[in-house]
Amino acid sequence: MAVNSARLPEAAAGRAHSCSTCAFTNLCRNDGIDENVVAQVEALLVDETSQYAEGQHIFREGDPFDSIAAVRGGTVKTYVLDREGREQVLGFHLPGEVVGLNAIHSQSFPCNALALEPVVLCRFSFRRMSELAALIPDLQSRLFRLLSEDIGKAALLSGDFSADERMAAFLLSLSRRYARRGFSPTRFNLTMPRTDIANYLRLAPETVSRVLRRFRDDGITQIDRRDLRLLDIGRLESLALPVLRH
Amino acid sequence: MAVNSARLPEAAAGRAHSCSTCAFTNLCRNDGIDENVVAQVEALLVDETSQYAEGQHIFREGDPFDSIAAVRGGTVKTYVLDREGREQVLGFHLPGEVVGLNAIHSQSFPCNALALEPVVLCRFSFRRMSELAALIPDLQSRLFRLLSEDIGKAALLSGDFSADERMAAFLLSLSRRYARRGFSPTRFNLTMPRTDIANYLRLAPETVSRVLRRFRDDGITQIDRRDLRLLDIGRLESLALPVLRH
DNA sequence: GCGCCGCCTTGATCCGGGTCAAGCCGGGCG
DNA sequence: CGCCCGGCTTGACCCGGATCAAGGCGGCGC
Repeated sequence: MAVNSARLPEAAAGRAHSCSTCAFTNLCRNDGIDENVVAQVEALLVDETSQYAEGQHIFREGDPFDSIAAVRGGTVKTYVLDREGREQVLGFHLPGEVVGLNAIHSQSFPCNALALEPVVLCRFSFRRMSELAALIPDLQSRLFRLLSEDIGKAALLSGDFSADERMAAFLLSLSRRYARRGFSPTRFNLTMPRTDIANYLRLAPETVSRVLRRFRDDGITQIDRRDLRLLDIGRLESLALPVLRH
Repeated sequence: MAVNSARLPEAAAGRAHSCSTCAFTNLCRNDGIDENVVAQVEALLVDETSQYAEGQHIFREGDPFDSIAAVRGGTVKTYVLDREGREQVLGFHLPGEVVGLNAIHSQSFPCNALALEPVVLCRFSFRRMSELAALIPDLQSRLFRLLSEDIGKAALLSGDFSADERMAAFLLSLSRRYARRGFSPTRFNLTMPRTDIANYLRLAPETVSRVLRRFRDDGITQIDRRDLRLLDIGRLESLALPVLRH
């Protein structure tokens, strides 16, 4: 990343910040970029680090948009309520992932975000991020890419896939996302209740239960309450093929 | 939009371009921006204008990404093929809309784009657009917003909505999008075959046919082949409520 | 004008998963 | 220890929409 340090604003010089799972850091990771530069830029961007207890809201639909949040620890659920008050789960955000990108458009959050377990996250001022992006071409293009990446993400929800296909894709998605952040891809916790999984996959909770049982009976997984082991990733992948397409 | 014209590159001085339905023009529209400035910036961005006959491909999955396309006339269908070769329709792009935003991430097109009728479109160099965006803060934020807007768009496909709800939302969406570009919101052509509508809505073609018939019988629409009139927008809106949420 | 072909419609049947209704099981608390 | 409560599982039944199978109909070529 080409950073002309002379052009960087000199604010935030004092603020020390190190956030190894922050989205920004991940944006820059694996590119052989000078770590000092990354840290410096990150210090400019990160507003604050905050914690939330299980069940607390990070933001609510309609809240004014000012910053993007990067999850450092815990799981965040985003959802909307329809006119009858029924919940609709939009997604789960794991450590290292970003929440709130869809708020840029309307300048206010179009959904609610809730901590499913104790959550640590840091907030980026989007205004400051944009200003920096204008100075650092590579940061700009990374932002564009990050936004573009999310456009195609809805594939898991859309499509007329069977319950098995949806569930396989969901478990694989979790596995891959944990792996990317350095966690085990074959053993992790389902940090969300079954009802949320069901809601997210557009299935009935009973169906989720039945599918998970079938996966266990077939030796694809080993599962005890929320403790999950993936025994046969290959089988999961072939099940999820129609959904994930690779 | 604050444009410091002194900072604009002086390329493209000779190229005359006027494209009243181009995405960029629409980005700037309704903001009281000096028309000359818009035209000037547009001239810098627009690479070329090209035409496609019905059935021709605009790009195919895997093609290298270089430019974003704005539809000036006609309808573009985007779709992917799964491993078994079965088509999956991702969306329809009407005049004034943009195709290819989801290619920024991977630098190659993740789907195919096909002209459903004779199509005119113009291509924007995304590289040049980014460069300009760095100079013009408002352009950058408009681009961010455009990308962000698309992230939430998949709602129509996702969700476990009934056939009636999906169809109502689809027709309303077309109506509103045509209206935004100055076409009639109550009478327009379904420029795509029923099979494509069905595929897009994740329904069987037979179901599409039956739902359209029911809408006609109920006096909600008047339809003859592909010529569609919306007689009762209110009823459509209340049907589509769960899908569109406003 | 006639016949073919593609797109669309209509009817009959079937099935995946939703819904309803109980039970299970583990964790927290008195 | 025993009770309660919430999250999860299991079973029985039902329904919306897919699937299968025929036609209808309009446009185009010969």
